[in-house]
Amino acid sequence: MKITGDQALVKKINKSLVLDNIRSYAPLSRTRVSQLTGLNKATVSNLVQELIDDRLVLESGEGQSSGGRKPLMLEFNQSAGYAAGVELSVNELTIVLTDLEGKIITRHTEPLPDHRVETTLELMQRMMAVLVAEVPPSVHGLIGMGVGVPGMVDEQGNVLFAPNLGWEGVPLREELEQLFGLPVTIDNEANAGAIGELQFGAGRHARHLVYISVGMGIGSGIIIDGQPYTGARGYAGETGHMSVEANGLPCSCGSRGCWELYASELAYEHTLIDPHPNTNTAYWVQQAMWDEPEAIRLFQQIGEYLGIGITNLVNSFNPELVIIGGHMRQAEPWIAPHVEAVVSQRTLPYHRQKLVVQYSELGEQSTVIGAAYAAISQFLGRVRISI
Amino acid sequence: MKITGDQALVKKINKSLVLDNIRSYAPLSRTRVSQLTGLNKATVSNLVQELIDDRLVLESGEGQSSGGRKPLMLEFNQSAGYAAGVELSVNELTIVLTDLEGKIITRHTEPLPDHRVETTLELMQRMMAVLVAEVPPSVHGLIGMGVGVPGMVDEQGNVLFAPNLGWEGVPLREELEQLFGLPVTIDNEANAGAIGELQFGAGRHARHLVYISVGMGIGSGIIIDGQPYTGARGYAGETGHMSVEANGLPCSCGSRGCWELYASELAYEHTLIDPHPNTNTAYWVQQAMWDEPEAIRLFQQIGEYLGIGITNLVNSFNPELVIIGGHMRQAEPWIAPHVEAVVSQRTLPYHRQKLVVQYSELGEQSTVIGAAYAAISQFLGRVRISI
DNA sequence: AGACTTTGTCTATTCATTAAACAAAGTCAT
DNA sequence: ATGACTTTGTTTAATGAATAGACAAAGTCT
Repeated sequence: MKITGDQALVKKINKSLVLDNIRSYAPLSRTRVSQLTGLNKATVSNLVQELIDDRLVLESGEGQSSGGRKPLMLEFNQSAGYAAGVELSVNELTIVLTDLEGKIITRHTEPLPDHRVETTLELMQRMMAVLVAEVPPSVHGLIGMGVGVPGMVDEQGNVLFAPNLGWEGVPLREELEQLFGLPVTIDNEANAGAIGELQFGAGRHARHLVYISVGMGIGSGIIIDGQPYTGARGYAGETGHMSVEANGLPCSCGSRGCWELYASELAYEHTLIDPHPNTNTAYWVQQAMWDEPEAIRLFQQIGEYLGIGITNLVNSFNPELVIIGGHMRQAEPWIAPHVEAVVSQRTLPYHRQKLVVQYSELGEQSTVIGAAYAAISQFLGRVRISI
Repeated sequence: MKITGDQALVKKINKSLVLDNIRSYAPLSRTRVSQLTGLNKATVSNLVQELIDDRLVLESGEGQSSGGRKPLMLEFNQSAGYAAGVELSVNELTIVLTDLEGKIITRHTEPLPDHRVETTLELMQRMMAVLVAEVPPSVHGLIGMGVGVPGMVDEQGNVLFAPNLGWEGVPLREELEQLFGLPVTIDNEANAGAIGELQFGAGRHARHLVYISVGMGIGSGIIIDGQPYTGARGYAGETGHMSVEANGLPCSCGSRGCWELYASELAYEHTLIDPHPNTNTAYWVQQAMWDEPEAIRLFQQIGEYLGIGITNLVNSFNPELVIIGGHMRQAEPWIAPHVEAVVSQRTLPYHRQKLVVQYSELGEQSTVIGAAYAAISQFLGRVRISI
């Protein structure tokens, strides 16, 4: 799209800047916003007045004086509207309603009968009907819908390829916008998870992070400078198919030695001496709690291979924080020491210096919350400039 | 830095937009610029007048009429100033003088006597003295200096770590700016190479590319959406230490199975059955020309491992183009088929679809030209906005 | 020769930011 | 309690960048 500079752009930039500061540092005064942003007091006053008119900001009363007139404190009005967050996974559909600060109001999960697009859309429609009825009375109502999908997504919200659903080239955003008459954002499941953890979870204080979703495969969401990073043509982070054993196990993708064969739930099938039918992390965690040597050994191997892949990602992206999420997060007590050992032995000293490996704080909710936040972020009209 | 929106920013954005269009599509009329940018004709006229006053744009005469008044054609004045591009490599120092379109005017190379910072700065000073005398008479003269360094660089132009030089924490930009009184930009050698190929080489028509510099090690420069991509804290792409054999050869970095041990000039030491003292690509290319089976086998292995690492990068960054540069580029005839075979077998179908693997067009010059372009780009004050 | 096109400039207007003045409301030492 | 000083937030006038539309200049085409 053609972007040129004009006064509307200036206002958009500054209004977004003011709102961001209020969201981050509330309660605070107009004068403080002026100091934080570098904008003139008069400018801040004008923009704040517009935000108050939009009902996105509230005056919450007077604050402490610091030797002069008492400031009028401003706060973000998190109840001005609500967002829907959807996680479409292989077996089930989860929908949450959140306020504008990503706090979950209600949550519903239902099993997916099959993977056909129509079935999925019908189920969504039924579940959304329930959700819409639950939206509390508010100025803006339901402001949008964010969806996390287990596959590759382009910038137009088309699902390019979702092998576990058997989807290929589904114009999901278009269909959902038509169906619900709402602005819709579509993200890869791992990217949504990364956004969720960045905004409300383990990554709240980080600017550069890699979120690794470890389930029946591995996906990564990458945040650089507070922004979700997607490669060319709108998606990236298919790191599960990074080869860590050049001549290792053959993978369904055509390659060999893919990371996810060794370090995800897929390892349950691939690494046991006696192939074991159970590919459920909960089962193996239970076994590990009972000190079953096979489970301990299994998680050690998974931990080590996670460490190897994490090292590779750290050398490429140099994040300050790596967050491990997905089902495998439940095995933290058994994998963590091995991940830690491998990472601290293998990463380059400069990368290691400030690197922290953590486990998802939002647990199963990272993706739905992140998906909802993508919709919120679009509604609030965030803008960034780089020089 | 605090960035707010004001009229100066608007003007900067639009002026940069106009100049970019003139550089890309010259010769063209003001009206055409207005159509291309979406800016009002009057705005374009004003900005073009300023650019003419700055001597960055010239009126090159009248063009063809299309049924009305003849247009006044505009061109970018590539001789308005000159930039210095420097490549600091392990054995030598290369300096070029380029015009504002990156065309090399003069070029000098001298061996580095040792790796001490002072020695290097002294040599630079001597070589720059020669270069300065060669700058043709022009409005802006020598507008800046860009340097490509074999190591990690932060956003302030500090060389954090350059193992092959033994440098650690050298404030190179600061020292050079003081020494020469010029704006200086510092980039990683591979990033500079990527910029060079993007602007003037094999990547001219690409927006997303990965440039792989294969010499005594591997470094990667990543371009996303036409912009050099650096990770957190200003550097990224240390992909040479990506582990592709989880339990492979031990590497000096502390890890095992690092890509560069198998796919760079380091492979000459590591993969031969009889360790061979010769680590020179030129030597092995000569051997391969004589159909020596050992050389053929060597390049086959290097090609295959290059393909494996490239696959990993493609899965993470999804570029449309991969460019192989550095000394190893000389072995293209012997490695290319193997790279191609592995990449087309291993990459995910969606990534493969539009992916092209090419070899550096600028050859040994990618880095110096890219470094010079970094200085030019800063001089021209390019701005980008994203919404 | 006259109607129509195209290019590029000029003029008046709009609008966002800003500096500075200002009013309102507080603190603090005496 | 009083008066000097501080702090907050609004008002006012000025600045300047983009823009629509008018307009002049220079061309083409029938």
